[in-house]
Amino acid sequence: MSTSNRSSYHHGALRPALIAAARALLLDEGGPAAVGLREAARRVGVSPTATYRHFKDKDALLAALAVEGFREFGAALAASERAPEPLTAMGAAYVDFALSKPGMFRLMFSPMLSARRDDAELRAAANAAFATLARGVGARSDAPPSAQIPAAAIAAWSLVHGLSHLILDGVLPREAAAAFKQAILGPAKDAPGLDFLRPR
Amino acid sequence: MSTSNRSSYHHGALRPALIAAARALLLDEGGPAAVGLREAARRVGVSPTATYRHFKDKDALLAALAVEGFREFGAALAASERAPEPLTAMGAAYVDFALSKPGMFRLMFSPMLSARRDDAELRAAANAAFATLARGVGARSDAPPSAQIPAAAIAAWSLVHGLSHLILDGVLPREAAAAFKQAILGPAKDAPGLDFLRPR
DNA sequence: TGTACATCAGTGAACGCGCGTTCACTGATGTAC
DNA sequence: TGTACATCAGTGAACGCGCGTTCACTGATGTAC
Repeated sequence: MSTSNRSSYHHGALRPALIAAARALLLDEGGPAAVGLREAARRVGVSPTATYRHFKDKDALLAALAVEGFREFGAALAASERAPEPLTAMGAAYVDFALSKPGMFRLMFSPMLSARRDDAELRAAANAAFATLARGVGARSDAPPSAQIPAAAIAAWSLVHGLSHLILDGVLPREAAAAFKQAILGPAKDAPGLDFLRPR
Repeated sequence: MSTSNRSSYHHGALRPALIAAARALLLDEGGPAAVGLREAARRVGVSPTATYRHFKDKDALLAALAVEGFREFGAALAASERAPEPLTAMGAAYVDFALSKPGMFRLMFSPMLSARRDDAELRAAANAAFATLARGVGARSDAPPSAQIPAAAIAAWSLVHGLSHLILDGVLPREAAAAFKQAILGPAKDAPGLDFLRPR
């Protein structure tokens, strides 16, 4: 009852089970702070110590989670590349991801992770996702050739990133944001236009 | 030596002293999580219990801090209203605030605070700051009359908010961001333009 | 096919830590007469 | 001007909590001969 349903001494697939449990903690409540080694172990029905067989420390578990997150994120962005309007579709996908997996989104962009630049797997997953994002901007016919990372790309990124955060943090109501998303990122029509952003 | 430099039993101005200490914790390290009642009391040289004379609980201290933050934030935004290009100046002020007071910025937009909507002082301070922000957008000669909160305003807000976060979280390097800020928010000239954001 | 033994994957108890909060208290201040 | 007393602003010890991590260990698995 208080133990898990595994019958043998050896779990068999503890690492993925721990990741899954940690992921549930991440999604249920708010953010990386809600994830704990002990709590994850408890949910799997294993002693806290067993964790260290599979992860060097807590940060390693968090990093493994983030790798999963970046892969899913990258996949979602890549899927939108095939849409008729890749850039706007990608923007919508970005915000959707953030809203549907808030904890994961927060983890992926938490400063803790950028302190972990030496983690090859993590770096690869993050870079792949960001490359797709960059491609989304570059794919536009009238985009500038390929200089550095263009200011326009940063602007687009900032826009969807900021919108995601403002909604997640409860500053902007979800509905108003959905309406905005539709107006700005949706299918043309009577969009309000964003020229005002451009210094005259 | 291990005690503070106050000589009397009564501190005299413990509340502001605690706020100042908590603020230092907020700014020194990263975010609201770094702030603790005990640690703040320790820094002031007072017993942990004394805190409860002035704050109902930890959240009340955090809220008091956020009130200060929103007032300073609002003041910074308001100051930029007098600039020749209010909107762009305000955007720059927004990002500058975030970059110079990261912990405060994070606290102000932490979900914890939006759970505290019943705090009148906090709500007033936040509303005042956001009203200035809205005014910044409305002040533009070619802005739409005054319908609801226009999508354009949300876009502008999202842009500066997202840029702030991406830099703070170490995703975008500080320099690249400064360059971007100059290009987008700076004084006209050869700005790259943001038309691409507009669905055609 | 059976046995010896190395290796692997867990356990259980304990560590020290810092936290928020409550309790009964005491020293200092200020006010009424 | 002096005294009694209420109120205020602190103290100090203790509570229970959950955490990450280390230690010496034991049960299970797999491999060599």
